[in-house]
Amino acid sequence: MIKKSQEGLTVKKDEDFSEWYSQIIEKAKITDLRYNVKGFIVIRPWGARIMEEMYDLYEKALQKKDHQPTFFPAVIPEKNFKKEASHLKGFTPEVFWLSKIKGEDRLALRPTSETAMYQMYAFWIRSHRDLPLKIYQRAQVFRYETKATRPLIRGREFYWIEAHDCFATKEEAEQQVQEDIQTTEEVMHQKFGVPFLPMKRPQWDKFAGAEYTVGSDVLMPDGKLIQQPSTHLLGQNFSKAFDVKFKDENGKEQFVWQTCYGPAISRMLASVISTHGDDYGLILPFSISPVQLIIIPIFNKENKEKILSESEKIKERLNFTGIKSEIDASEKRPGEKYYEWELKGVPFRLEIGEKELNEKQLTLFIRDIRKKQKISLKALENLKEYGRDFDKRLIKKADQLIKERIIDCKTKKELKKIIDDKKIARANFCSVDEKGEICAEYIEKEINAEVRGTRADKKERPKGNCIICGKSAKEVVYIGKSY
RNA sequence: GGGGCUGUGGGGUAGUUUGGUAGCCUUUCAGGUUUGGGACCUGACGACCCCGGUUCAAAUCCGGGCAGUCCCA
Repeated sequence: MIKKSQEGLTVKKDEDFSEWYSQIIEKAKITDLRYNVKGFIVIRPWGARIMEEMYDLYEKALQKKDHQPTFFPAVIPEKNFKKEASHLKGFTPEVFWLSKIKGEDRLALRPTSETAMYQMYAFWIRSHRDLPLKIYQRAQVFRYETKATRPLIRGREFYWIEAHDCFATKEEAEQQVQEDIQTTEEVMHQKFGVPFLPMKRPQWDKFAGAEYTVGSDVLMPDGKLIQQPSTHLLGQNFSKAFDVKFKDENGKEQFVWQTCYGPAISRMLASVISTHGDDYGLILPFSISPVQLIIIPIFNKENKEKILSESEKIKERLNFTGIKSEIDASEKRPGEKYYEWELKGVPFRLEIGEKELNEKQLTLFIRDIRKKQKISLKALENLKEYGRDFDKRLIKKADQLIKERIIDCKTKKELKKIIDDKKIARANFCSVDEKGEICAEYIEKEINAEVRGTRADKKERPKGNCIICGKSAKEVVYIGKSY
């Protein structure tokens, strides 16, 4: 008896992902795309509340690993921006310049904040006792994207966190890169339910100004990969450019070793939506849903007051135990509320009406499996356990999906087929430094896919020869299409 | 970077071929009756993306711009 209405989704996720995505972000009231400036969007309360939850978990995780919060200006003087040559070269095409300020240098609207932060680091760091320095900020950054923009996925403004750390030794800096990968695992995978492949990028694909880059590749339902948090070993490139020095235990001056890490919250929201959503709408992990349980009172004129006050009691009790619950007491009919909250992805729904009061059993609807069950008031207080199970199911499903999409291959022909089937190929490859670039270009041109890199979290040893040139392989790489 | 498609009340659309009256569904708002999977009645608000051109007359034709969307590199 489901009446198709314009309020629901009119396409299936599997059949037309692009259209599904466009519809869901609008209909679940995540975004409003009517701002009419290319690459800039409005994020509505429901989207913003989810992002707040995500920010909160991320910042807590960073703080737990000894990072301190800061806020830096959004503008960067041109002369700062120019200090590190390869950074300048890499980012210049994407910078929005502010040039209307008379008698002053041109200002860059930050595309990322290395060149804003590191001049201050030069003031702050003097001694080995000042190290390590681990700092982050939550910020909006601006990049003049030339590629097609897509809401939350690629915009000219996006919302992220950037952590910028300094160490006395390269070893510590390299450890930090591993810690960042671990943070991505703890937060994006375990809390947001979004699995990823930590990819050490080939040399030709590293961050502008870095020694090397590790990007977290996440699978989209259309088979393409999207880069989520990346972490970079900056080495001493920036500390030399910005004169960030310290005196070591022996009184000798040295440049610091640096890393930076950038989880983009708005883009992660896109992955959360894409990974978990279904044909009925969003499915939000319990750990980040702004409303974890929505109470739907079912009343008529006679019992309205009684049902509402009973709902209120339950809400108070749940909120006291740390469960985020709300009551939808609007005048809409229950059915309409069901559709609406399912579209918005709330994990649990509690129905409470005359029937429930009489039976002393409440009705709990579980969003991902779309099943109703009876639950006692007492059991309801264990909702956090239900929530953990809920998230486990989401993670398991997402893990399964990415796992079965990675296929080993030995020949160009196999590679082509894997890519055409919208999967990810794992193959032997000659080299991920400059020597391998010709083979990578071949893959881009002939196979229409990218060499994403090698595993950064474990060593995979190649057995055999490069899938393209046939020379002895030094690496095992992952190849896929990407956003 | 290249190309295609699209732009009509808040949302979805008809009308564009053949220039002349902006129609429908939905949302929103007000009131009333309702309330266990997208209720109903009555009434109201609300639109031709922008700039220029052709014409007596442009949503419609032409040019440019902006925006959205898809495909390819």
